[in-house]
Amino acid sequence: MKKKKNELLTEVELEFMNELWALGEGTVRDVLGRLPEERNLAYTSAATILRILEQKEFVTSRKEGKSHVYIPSLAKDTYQTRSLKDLSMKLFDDAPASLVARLLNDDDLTEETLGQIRAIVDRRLKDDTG
Amino acid sequence: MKKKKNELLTEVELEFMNELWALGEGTVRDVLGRLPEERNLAYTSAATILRILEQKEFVTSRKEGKSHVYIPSLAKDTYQTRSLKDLSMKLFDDAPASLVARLLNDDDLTEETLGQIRAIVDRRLKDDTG
DNA sequence: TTCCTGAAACGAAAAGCTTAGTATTTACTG
DNA sequence: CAGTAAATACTAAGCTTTTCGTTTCAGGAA
Repeated sequence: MKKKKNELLTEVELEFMNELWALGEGTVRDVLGRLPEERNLAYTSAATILRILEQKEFVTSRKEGKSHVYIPSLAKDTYQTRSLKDLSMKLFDDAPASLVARLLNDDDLTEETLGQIRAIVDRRLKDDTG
Repeated sequence: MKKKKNELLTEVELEFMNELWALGEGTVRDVLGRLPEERNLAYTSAATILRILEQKEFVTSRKEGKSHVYIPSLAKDTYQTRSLKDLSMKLFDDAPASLVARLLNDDDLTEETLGQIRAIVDRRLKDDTG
């Protein structure tokens, strides 16, 4: 067992991974094209970020024509789980239930969202015992 | 409306806020004393972090004897909500239900935790409609 | 081949985070 | 009021992250 390396994305890395997850895969230009107008990021900056993501092994790439096509090597699902675990640990005393409690306390939640959440919980309980 | 300033704590800031939230309030030495043995952080480093937290207005302080006593000016609850909103936005397409879904997918969850979560959801629904 | 274009690689500046050494201040003690 | 122990303030070094300019490279056009 070695050291536990930091497996969390930085702010900008996450921004880029989100686009890649949405695209499935893409070139620098593809990703850049999906960022909001006002983001105004230089092409070279975007290229650097993708290169870093590759270096950190969050994506892989293949050459296609003269461009690189970047592919997430980490599923969004997996990363979601990882992030939740991290947040739960650091801010909720490792108690997922209290995380849910906090989430549900939010007054902005719609009826619909609440309903969905209950359905999800019900389904999970059913699967588990059935 | 100005720019939306970054209201999130850094890694170390959160570490310290957690101790302050647990303590209610405390001096540099109090906080330092709660960190795990192996953390081995210099007194001056701890003092710097608390000073930064004060500067960023996450805590206030009052003088007591020759020490400063630091007091969170942000409730843990509030920060939990803020963090969840941030995570939900950045990683769950602003859909809290999908965050819950992902959380419940985690195989490590115990029966007990699941039960607690359902209870929380039930209670919230009852309060809302009752 | 030579030139041009679009892309990647490299390097490095700018900004923010973490850590800690040194200097200064403060409050008590005799 | 000088001495001292403990706390704060100041400063800066060393990282990491974010950004982008410059250079290099590969492929197609003239």
